[in-house]
Amino acid sequence: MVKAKKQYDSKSERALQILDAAAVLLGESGYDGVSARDIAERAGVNKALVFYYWGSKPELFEKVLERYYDAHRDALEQAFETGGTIVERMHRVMDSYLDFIEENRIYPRLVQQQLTGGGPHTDMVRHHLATFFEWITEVLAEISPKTGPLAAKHFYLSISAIVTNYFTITPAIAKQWGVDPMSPAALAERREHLHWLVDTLLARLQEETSGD
Amino acid sequence: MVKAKKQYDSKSERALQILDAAAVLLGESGYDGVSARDIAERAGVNKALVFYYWGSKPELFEKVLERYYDAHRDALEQAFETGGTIVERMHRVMDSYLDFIEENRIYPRLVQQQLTGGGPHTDMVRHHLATFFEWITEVLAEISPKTGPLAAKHFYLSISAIVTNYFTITPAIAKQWGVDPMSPAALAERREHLHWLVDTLLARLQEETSGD
DNA sequence: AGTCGGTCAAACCGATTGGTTAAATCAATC
DNA sequence: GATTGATTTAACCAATCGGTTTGACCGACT
Repeated sequence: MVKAKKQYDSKSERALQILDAAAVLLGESGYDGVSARDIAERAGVNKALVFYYWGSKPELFEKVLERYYDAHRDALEQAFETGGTIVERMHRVMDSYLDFIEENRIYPRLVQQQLTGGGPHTDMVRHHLATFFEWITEVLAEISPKTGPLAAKHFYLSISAIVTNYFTITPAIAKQWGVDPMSPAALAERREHLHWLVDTLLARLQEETSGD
Repeated sequence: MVKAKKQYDSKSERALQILDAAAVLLGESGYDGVSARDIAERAGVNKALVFYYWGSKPELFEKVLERYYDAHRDALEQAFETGGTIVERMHRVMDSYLDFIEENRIYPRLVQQQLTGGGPHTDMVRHHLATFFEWITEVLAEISPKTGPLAAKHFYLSISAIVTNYFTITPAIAKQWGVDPMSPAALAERREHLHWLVDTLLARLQEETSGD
C-alpha cells in the first residue's frame, strides 16, 4: 500500500499486515472508532499480536501516520528541489501530490481526521504541515508579497485545500457528481481543473506584482 | 451559540445546555471521542438527564448537526436567492458562508469529521452537501460549461474547500502563520484573499466561455 | 397539605475497551 | 530427540462505555 521505507523492511511480515489493516480501519472510522480487536480481525491475526509488535494503540497509529508522512515527504521533496519556472514547479508539486493521494486515498482522510480532533498525534500533523508550508512559501516567494491577502501562505492554504478536499468530499456526493469521482477519467479531469486554476491564479499574481 | 430555530425554543433551558455542551465536545474530539459522562460534566448536569432529554447518544449528536445544518442553510438561502451578476452573487454567498463559520467555528470541524469517518450521520451530511451543490451549480450555470474541467461542480468543490479549510488547518500552523489566524484582522485578510481568488477565476472563466 | 414535573445522586447493567499473561505451537538448531 | 526462541492462542483483567433504574429532593401550583 504505502511504499515501504527502509525502517519498515526489517519488520516481520505479520507486523506489516497489522500496520496495513490498522491504516485501512483508521481511515474508515477514525482513531476512537477502531478497536484493537477490529484491527486483529482485519489482519487475520490474534489480538495479542497487535500489542506484541506495536506496543499500544497510540503507538501503532503513530507508526501508521509516520509511514504516510514519510512517504508523502519523499514524494514531494524531489518535486520541490528541481528547478524551472514557478508555474512549472507548482505543476510538478501539484502533480506529485495528486499522484501520491491517488495511490494512497485514505491519506487525506487521515490528515483531516487529525486536524478535526481525531487522535493523540496532532503534533505530528503540525510538524508535517509546517514542512510543506515552508517549502511552498519558498517557491512562491518570488512573485508573492510577504504580507497581505496575496501572501504565499494564503496560496499554500488554498491550493492544498482544493487538492485534498476532492478526495474527502466527492465520496459523499458521488451521485450528484455524475460519474465515479475516483475513476481514472474523473481524476484526470480534476487534474486539468487544478492546472487551469493554478495557472489562472499565478498569471494574475505575476501581472499584479510586476506592475507594482 | 447557534442561532436558535423555532423548534428548539420549545426545549427547556437544561436541554439546550446539554446540546451546547455536546456540540463543543463533539467539535473537539469527534463522535467516538466523547462520552455521555463528558457531556453531562461539561453541561454541569447529571448524566441521566442527557438521556432523559435526548434519548440516546446518536440522537443527541444528530440534533447537534441538524441545528447547525439548519442554521447554515438559512444563512446561505438568502444569499443565493437575491439577484445580481454572477460575481456579485458569488461574493454574497462566500461572505455569508464566512460570516456563518466565523460565528460557528466548530461547524467546519463537524462537517470534516463526518466526511472522514466520524459518526453515524453521514447521510445527513450527504443530503446537506447535495443542497449546496445544486445551488451553486445553478448560479455558475451561465458561464460554466456543463462538462469538463471547467464545469460548475469543480468550482463548487474548489471554492467550498478554500473557504472551510482555513478554519480547520490554520489552528495547526498558527505559529508559522505569524498572527493569530482567528483575529479579526487575519479573518478580514483571508476574506480579501478569497475575493481576489474568486474574481480572478470567474474573470478568466467568462473570457474563455464567451470566446467559444 | 398534597401533587406534580424537573432534577439530582448513585447504584447498577451487559457489552466493549485497551492491555496482559501463561501456556501451546512450530521450525530451526544442536 | 531435546532445546531453543520466535510466534500464536485463548482466557483473563480492570476500566469505561451507553443506557436504565430507583428514590429522594425541590419549587410551583391546586
